[in-house]
Amino acid sequence: MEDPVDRRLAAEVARDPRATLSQLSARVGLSSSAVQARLKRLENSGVITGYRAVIDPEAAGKPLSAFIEVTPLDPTQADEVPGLLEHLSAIESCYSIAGEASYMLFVRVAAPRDLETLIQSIRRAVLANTRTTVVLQTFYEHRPMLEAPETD
Amino acid sequence: MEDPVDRRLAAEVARDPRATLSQLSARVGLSSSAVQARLKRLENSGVITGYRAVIDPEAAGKPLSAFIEVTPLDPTQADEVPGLLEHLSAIESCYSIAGEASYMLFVRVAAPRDLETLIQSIRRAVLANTRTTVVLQTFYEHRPMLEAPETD
DNA sequence: ATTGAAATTTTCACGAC
DNA sequence: GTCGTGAAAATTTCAAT
Repeated sequence: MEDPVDRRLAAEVARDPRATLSQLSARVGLSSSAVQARLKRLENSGVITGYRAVIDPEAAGKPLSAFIEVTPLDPTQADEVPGLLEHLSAIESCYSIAGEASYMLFVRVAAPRDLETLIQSIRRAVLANTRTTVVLQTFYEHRPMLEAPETD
Repeated sequence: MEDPVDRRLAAEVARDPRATLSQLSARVGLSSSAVQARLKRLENSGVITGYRAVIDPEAAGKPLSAFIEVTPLDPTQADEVPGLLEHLSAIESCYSIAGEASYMLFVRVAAPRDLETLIQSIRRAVLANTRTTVVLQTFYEHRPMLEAPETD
């Protein structure tokens, strides 16, 4: 994505994916059709991988979030961890990391008891040690990756 | 959000926020107007806090991500940390946490050198110790919080 | 990339439950 | 208060340039 118009368009859509083509076309200075074609290109080429509404975790009944570091006891099994955990819907994100632990998970649950249950599920699924860090407060999340364009 | 229709609608919108009212109305079994009214209510009541397009980090020129734990040297300053760091656009999320460190940041940068620069910016802005955990691979991210409705 | 016309969707006022 | 209907306005789509 070297084209500056594509970057601008991606930034606009990242912040406001529900904007109409007309609105986007006004913001990037192209016709609706041109915007439509570029958007489709960005989607098909994998630059835009999806769209999400951001839901308030409390309203969704998941007020408790945490980071869980996972270290498999058997290094042989290490590569399969993400697949083995994928079915646990409380897991929002899964990364492999450099450091003492092998994986970092970000999870959301309803209550402390569900966190315990989740950790047990994880340890059972992958035979691993875990280290959990509970989130006390979320100050900001999901901030857009692309720079905000200047408000001309 | 106790109403099951609202939960269903929120789940649908969370997964596909660009769906038309007509499409949503078909999925939840209400008229477009009813869906429109419920959506507005979900937005105004803070259940839906925003919309995002998910951009491929590599395409956006930010292939390197990391977790940064921040521990202010001066506990007095601790409450102001999120505000003091908010201007750093590389920071995607900021949480206060239970554990040794006070805050957990999730950041995205273009290259190792930018990570170093960012850490310096953070330490200068808040006078804190930092502990950085580099992400080696992202297996999944941003998975929707709300259960997928059954495909009837 | 733009234009313009047809098809679809959104919006909104009104009535029914 | 919530939901459905219908007509006007806005938007999307697509072929032609």
